[in-house]
Formats: sequence, structure tokens, C-alpha cells
Amino acid sequence: METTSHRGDHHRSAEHRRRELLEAAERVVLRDGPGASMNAIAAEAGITKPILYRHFGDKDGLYRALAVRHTDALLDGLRAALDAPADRRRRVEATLDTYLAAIEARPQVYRFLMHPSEETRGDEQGFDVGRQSAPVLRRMGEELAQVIAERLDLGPGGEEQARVWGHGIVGMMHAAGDWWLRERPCSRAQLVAHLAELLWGRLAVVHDRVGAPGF
Amino acid sequence: METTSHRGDHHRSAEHRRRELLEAAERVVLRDGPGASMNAIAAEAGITKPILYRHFGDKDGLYRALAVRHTDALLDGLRAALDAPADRRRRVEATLDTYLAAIEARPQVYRFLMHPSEETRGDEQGFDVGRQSAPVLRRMGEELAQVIAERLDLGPGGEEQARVWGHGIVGMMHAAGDWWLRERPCSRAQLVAHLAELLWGRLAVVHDRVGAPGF
DNA sequence: CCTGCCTGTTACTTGCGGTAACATCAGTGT
DNA sequence: ACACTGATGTTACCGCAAGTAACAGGCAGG
Repeated sequence: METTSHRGDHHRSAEHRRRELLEAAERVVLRDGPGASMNAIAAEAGITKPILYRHFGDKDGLYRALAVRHTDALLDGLRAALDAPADRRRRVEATLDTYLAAIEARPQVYRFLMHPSEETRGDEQGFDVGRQSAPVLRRMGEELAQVIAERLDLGPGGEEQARVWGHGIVGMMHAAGDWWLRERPCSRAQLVAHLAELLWGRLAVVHDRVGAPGF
Repeated sequence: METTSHRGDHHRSAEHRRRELLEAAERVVLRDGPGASMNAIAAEAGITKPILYRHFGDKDGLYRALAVRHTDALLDGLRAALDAPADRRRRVEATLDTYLAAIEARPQVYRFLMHPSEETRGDEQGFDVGRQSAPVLRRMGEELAQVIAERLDLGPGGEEQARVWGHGIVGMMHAAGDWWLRERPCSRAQLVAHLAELLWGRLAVVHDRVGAPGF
């Protein structure tokens, strides 16, 4: 193997460089928000733009590469919470709390993940529907759907229902978390409790107010 | 009243012009997607950029003005569904279906509403959290929260819970609708049924699959 | 020595948001 | 009649960001 020496070195240094660039990009994005320019990122890394383009193709490529790490980390945490040894309600609460703790701890990362690239050209006027939802949300929805379909006996059509629930629950978590993080109206534990109550069907059984139009 | 004649005419023609510009902008946005340029909008309206800026301040202003009409229309529809004469389950289903029918009928409008402006400068590095969620979602969440708080007897702390539920349900509806519109895995009625089942707490009572780790 | 190949540069093009400066025409006060 | 005001419209420009040549040096291996 004469190749191992230099080609291995080349590859390793290339990947090493790539990691360095990603870390520089992360620093800039965390400092300047998701609108950070390629020039700023290149400057932070001590180099110039074309190198970034050689490594990542375009801005979207860089942002996607950046997002993968955080997305994976977040999903790992959620899977762990979903697999904790406890009853179903506790698992749901733990999963909600894990997500909320993550976005609370690093709101800049969260903001970046939910908003990676805006408008990937390739539209072509034929309505393709708003796919503005961040890929991380789609992945979370799909993974949750899979867990639900695997573990719950939903009967015929259960897989479809599991997917609806997966995306629905993730959307609920995301929207509530976004609002909570902005307004901070209560503690994280209270938010988790309220959401779990909602998922546990309290909306269906709570009584109407007296003297109000029914709901 | 010497003012009524000319000032009234001036105001009316100004507002008329504004409506014309908004309609041209809408045509372009529906044709080119939310990334449409001010130049393109001005050209569609038969004028040039500075006029748009005089009328709407900046791009965000134009987009906000555009969004208001659709947002109002959508919210009116949702309020009507929420006020329909039927039991609670039917009302929830009607509300979900109204929202989904709206985004199904005009996906381009939907996409535009959920994605108005990207990154309104004014960040200031101090974490302000991802407020990328479209204003329309916030408004929907707040309005639903108000309806819930008004009509349901949630006991102490009920208002807080109502707000959590409002934003959570809206997020669920949005995420599920977005996914459904992209993949079209089932009929609208089925999607509504699945979501209503989720809100009715079936997640809490459905049985584990035999031989699988519990959930 | 010359040929690739990687890394890096400077300098450019294109396109966008936004603005300044100027031109035009309608009605108003004196 | 005449200057003034104010809205409508223009051309031409600035600044900035994404993305792209085209060129310059280090370091293999024939």
C-alpha cells in the first residue's frame, strides 16, 4: 500500500480542514445569526471565500453540513428520552423536556437549525408547496412516527396514523417551544405538563365554562 | 368643508394605487414564489422600484401588507368554524378542516404567509431566539388560546394552559398540514380524523404492541 | 524537469435592497 | 397670472452578498 502514506494524509488533512472550517462557520453563525455572510465565515477561518465554495459547493451546502451535527445530537437525545425505562406518560414528558432543554440551552443553534437556507432555488413556478419547514423538523417527525408505529398497536391504517401523529406532535412541540422561548410565560416543567395534558386528551373532557358558548 | 373634495380624492386615489400595487405584488409572488424581487414586482405593476418604497417603506413592509389580507381571511374562516353550532369534537374537526382546505386550495399563498421576510435585521447578538415562525402562526395561536380560555373551565392557571394549548394545537395543525401537503399520503378527511383522535387523547389509551418495548 | 494536484489568492460579475436627485403635473393661495 | 406645495414618476447610483474565473505557489511522482 504505497497509497496509505500520502493519500491517507491528504484525505485526513482535507477532512481536518473541513472540520476546522465548520467550526469557524459555527462560531460566526452563533455570533451573527443565520444571516452571516460567506465573507465573514471565511475571515473567521482565516481564509477567503473560494475555499469555502470548493469545500461545500454553495452556502446551502455549508449550512446543511453545519446542521447535520446538531441535528444528529438532538435526535440522539430525543431517542434516549424515548427509550427511558418508565411508563408512557413519563417518556412523553421526558422527550418534551429534552427538546425544550436543548432549545433553551442554545437558542442560537436552535434558530439556525429551524431556518437553514430559506429558498433553495429550483422552484419552477409549478406549486411545490411550502417546504420551508426545516429538515430537522421533518426528520424528527419521521423518527417519532417510526417509534409510534413500532410500539403502539394502532390497528388497520396504523402506520398512516402514526405518521400524522409524529409530525403533529413534533409541530406542537416546536410551536409551543418557540412561543415559550420568546415569552417565557412559565417554567419548563409547567410547559411540559401542559403539553402532556393536551396529548392526554384533557381537551376532550374538560367542562365548558358556565354561561359561555360551548366549545 | 373645502377639505372633503380634494383631500378625499387624494386619499382615495392613493389607497386605490396602493391596492393596485398590492395586487400586482400578489400576482408576482404567486408566480415567482416568496423570493420575488422588488424589481419584478415594480415591473409587473408597470412602474419602478422607488414608488414601491415610498408606499411600503421596505420589502418587509410590502410583504406584511400583502400578508395582512390573507391572514385576516384565514382567521375569519377559522373563527367561523370555531363558532359553528355543533359539539366540541365537530368544531375541532371543522377548524382543522378549514385550515387544511385553505392551504390545499392555495399552496403558494400558504407558503408565502408562512415565510414572509426571513431575517429582519435588528438582531443584536443577544439571543432573541428564533422568531422565524411566521406572524400568522403566532396570531392563530393567540386567537385559539383566547377562545379556549374564554370557553373552557380550566381551573387555576387556566389562562397559561390555554395559551400553551393554543400555540401547541396550531403548531400541530401547521406541521401536519405541511407534511400532508407535500406527501399527500391520505385524504383531507382522514388527516382531520387522525389529528382529532390525537387531540382526543388516544395516544394515552392505545395499547402497546405485543412483544415490543413499551411506549 | 515537467506534470498534476491541492491550497490559496485577487479581482471580477451579477443581482438584490435601498436611496438620492431630478422631472412633471395638479391644485392652492395671493 | 405666478410661485408654492405635494404627490407621482424617472434614471442613476451605492453597498453588499453570492458565486466565479484566472492566476500563483508547494509538493508529490514519472
